[in-house]
Amino acid sequence: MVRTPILNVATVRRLKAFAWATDRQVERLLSHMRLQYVEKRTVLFNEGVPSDSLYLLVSGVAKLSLRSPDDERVLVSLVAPGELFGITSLMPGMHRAFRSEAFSDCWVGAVRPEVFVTTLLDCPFAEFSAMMEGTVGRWFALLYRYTRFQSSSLRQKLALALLELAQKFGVRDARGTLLILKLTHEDLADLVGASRQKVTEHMKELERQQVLLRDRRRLIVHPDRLREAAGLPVEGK
Amino acid sequence: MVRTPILNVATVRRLKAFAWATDRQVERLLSHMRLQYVEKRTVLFNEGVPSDSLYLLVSGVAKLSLRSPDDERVLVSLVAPGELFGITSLMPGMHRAFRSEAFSDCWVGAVRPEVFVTTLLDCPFAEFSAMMEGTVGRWFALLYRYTRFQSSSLRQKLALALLELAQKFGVRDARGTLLILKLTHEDLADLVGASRQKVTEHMKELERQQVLLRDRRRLIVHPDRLREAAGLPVEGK
DNA sequence: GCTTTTTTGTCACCTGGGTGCCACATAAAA
DNA sequence: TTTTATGTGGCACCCAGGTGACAAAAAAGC
Repeated sequence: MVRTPILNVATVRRLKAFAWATDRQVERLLSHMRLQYVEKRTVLFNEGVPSDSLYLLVSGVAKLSLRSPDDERVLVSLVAPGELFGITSLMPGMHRAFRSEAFSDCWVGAVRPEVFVTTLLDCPFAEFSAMMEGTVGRWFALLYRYTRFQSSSLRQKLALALLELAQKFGVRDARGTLLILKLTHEDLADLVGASRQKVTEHMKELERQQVLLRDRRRLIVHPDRLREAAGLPVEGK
Repeated sequence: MVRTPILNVATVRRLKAFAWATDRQVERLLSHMRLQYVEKRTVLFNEGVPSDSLYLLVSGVAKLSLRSPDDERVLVSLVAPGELFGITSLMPGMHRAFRSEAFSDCWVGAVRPEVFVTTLLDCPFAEFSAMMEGTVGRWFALLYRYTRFQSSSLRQKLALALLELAQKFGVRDARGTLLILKLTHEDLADLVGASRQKVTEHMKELERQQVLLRDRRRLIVHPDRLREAAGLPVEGK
């Protein structure tokens, strides 16, 4: 049988979690934390679902992964005891970016993000949350793109990069989304980590397929067709 | 000549920056922001240097990049007007993760991170900062690893992954750093986005080169030798 | 306009790493 | 112990994408 671990201030200190918090804060936090046993291979949460809890790994190893465009599992990271995970819950309305499952049998503590923030920081959750989104939100988007890059073909990487650019620098236009940037193929190559030549080839091919067109040195992309041409999931799954 | 833009609440709203903040907060923040003109190709900060400012891109396009193990520039991201960048400054003592330079001529606003936090959040900077580090700090490390993966050979990716694991799951041992995890080659392959077979080959090779050894199904790595064998910069640059 | 520099388009050729396959080890289950 | 699953090692073959080279086309200077 499995022995339930004792979760008190001393344990937390040993795990080196919340090192910056006072004993009284940690105590208060723990009183709101529900401890649960998660058996190896059990999924704690899936990517895409709303995130309502923040987790502390007490013992064992957890794993974060995602499913790539061509349906392969990418192992994003292994979580060590003492680490917090599921932090999308700290940003308002954000969905889980990764799937989390137990890599070995685990003990996990769960708290509501509001409790976490108000206990350790004495500041309204809504404000903190908005601040997080405004500052690190985009870093998250980057991480998201890079993890997707793993196990994508050059064509897919290009598509992902162009879609991101369209979102950031695009303006609606009769013919599609116009990028208000002058990008050379070399810039794109640096962005996706490929050679200039291959980028040229793929760009030409995409133009032939009508998923993008060029007005002098400005690109006009057609997001939906681009997604389709690269075999990426279409908006809204 | 270059016309200095007017930076007031209306401008900020148009840029959709700090959407969550009140007019009075934005005003206060702006009074502490120094606006500067940055000419195309000028480096604003370099990776590795201490980070003491937070930036708001007012106009133009900025670029974040890093230098890969084999000395190539990886373009990590392009920053659009209205975006904040240089957020390593929000975490205590953290150095710049990327180089930032002007991709086109830019107007950039700079604030001290303490001012930013205390103005927009009414909470001591030190506490906020510690909180950030404890929560999103590791996400940053992940982003760091993934950006490095771009333009690394499989060998280097493996080395990077093993080094990260050693840091997270390693305990000192007479023979090196022992990973307290049972990892199969397939797990490693998923982690670096490679095939199981090639991982096996490289692991064998690394064992031959004495940079790692195996005690049953547990790995013992020698971080320094591993870095060297993979041609990665050695600790402390 | 004309000249110089930068970008684009297309080759032919090479190589790292993917795929499939099979034998052997090691663990777990019976 | 034997059986059955799971992990490791090694090989032959193939392909996406890297490299180098060069000409055509656009931009940028003048």
